[in-house]
Amino acid sequence: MNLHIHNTLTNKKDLFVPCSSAKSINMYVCGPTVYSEPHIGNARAALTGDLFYRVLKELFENVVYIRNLTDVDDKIIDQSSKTGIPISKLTEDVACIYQKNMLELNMLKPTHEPKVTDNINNIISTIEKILINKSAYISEKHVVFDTVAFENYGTLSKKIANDLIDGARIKPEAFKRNQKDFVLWKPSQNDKHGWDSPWGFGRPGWHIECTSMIKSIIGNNNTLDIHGGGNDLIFPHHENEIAQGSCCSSSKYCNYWFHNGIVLVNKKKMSKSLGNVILVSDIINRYDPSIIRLALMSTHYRQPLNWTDDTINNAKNIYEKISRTLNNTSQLDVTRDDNFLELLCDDINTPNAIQYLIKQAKLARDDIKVMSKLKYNCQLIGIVSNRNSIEINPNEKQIIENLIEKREMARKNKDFVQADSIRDQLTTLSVVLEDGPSGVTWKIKR
RNA sequence: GGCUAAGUGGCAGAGUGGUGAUGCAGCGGCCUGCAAAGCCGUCAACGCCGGUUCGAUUCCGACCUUAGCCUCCA
Repeated sequence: MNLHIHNTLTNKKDLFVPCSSAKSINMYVCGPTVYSEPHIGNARAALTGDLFYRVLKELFENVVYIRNLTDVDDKIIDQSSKTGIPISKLTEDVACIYQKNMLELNMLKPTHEPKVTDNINNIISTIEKILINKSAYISEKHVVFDTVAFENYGTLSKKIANDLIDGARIKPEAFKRNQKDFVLWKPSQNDKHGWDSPWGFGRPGWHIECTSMIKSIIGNNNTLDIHGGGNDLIFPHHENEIAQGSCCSSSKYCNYWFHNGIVLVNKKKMSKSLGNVILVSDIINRYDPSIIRLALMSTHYRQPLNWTDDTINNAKNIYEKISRTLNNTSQLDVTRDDNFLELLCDDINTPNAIQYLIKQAKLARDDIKVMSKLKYNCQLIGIVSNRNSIEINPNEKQIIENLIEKREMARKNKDFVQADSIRDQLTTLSVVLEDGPSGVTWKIKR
């Protein structure tokens, strides 16, 4: 089976061919800068990477998936000085929440989760390679990448050098030869955090860490198969990565680039200034992780996703249908379903995949073979059925069951007035009843 | 201003050169003491204007609108 990826480099859907003929492939997805709690935008980016990883694992024997944590950045310094929380505590706390949130959302653990602070030496040696290659210069204690030295600058973002200069709303910085040049290493004041380097006490610029961590894991002269991230990273971040990565190594930097669309809230980009940021930790308390995954998958990853109440309610209904079908199938063996996998191999077309699952859920009710495929498919995209997993304390459970028993008595006696009144009472406790042919079943519906 | 996406029924959202998915909501029915769930049926859309074509929502061009990027951002 062939995987097609919409490649930002070529701007079309390309057949994925691994760069080595071996069965091993590698993928890097830009993780978060750990300065504030993860929001659903972070979750969407991680989910896109997660889905690629899950599909790749179906197709290749050995998939190396790298998702970094950026714990050195000016935003972190700002946040630390604003809140008074020391940098190391801030980054450790946020990184910890991020990892916890991602696990809760049923994201597979990446093969590597490198941190910038663990890679300062690698970063310094990458910068040295770029300097040796004469693709960077030193100016006022900064090491600056010389974009003129890299003739392919702008190929990813399809930006022409002149456009960038025209749109110069960037405040000019005297130490740069060209304003589109970017910093690889910058000086730190002694009181700020930094590291000793051949260019003095300082810290890495924004873009170099990804390149350096990738190269340290896959090998400096190897090509990355796939690189992903949010589409707001295309320029300048990924453009700059390509420039650096091409000038510190003899090989092509990366073959396939995918970019997920951003999450909009009320049709606006989430931002702190608009106050419309939705944190993962908030929604995870209110909805089953599978529902959140389905909500994020309801739109194809490349499209912008407008997050509304309907988005999550829709996902809730779909999940309800599927998990109801899969109820009591914990003993059932799973069967791989190539038809489903094929939909995902078409550039991770999750809306089509979800449509397929809904249809399959209907058919599965009276076909055990279809059921075992459905189960496989749900596991594949990380939708687990854990109906009735909502914790109820034993007292509450006893009360509910007593009421149900009382109602059953009333029904047997054809006292429907009382039966209905008890049902109303249960409704206020969020209990939903279903009078099936084999008796009453109930569940908590939040 | 430049660049990149996108505009589909009440809402959300795929897809396609020729009977326009799917889910929610609505409507009708079966089932039920009544519900719930399930099942069956049903209503309803392709921004605007040209062009290509036997035929376009699908291809091409202009226009309008929206979002994002060009400055930190997943």
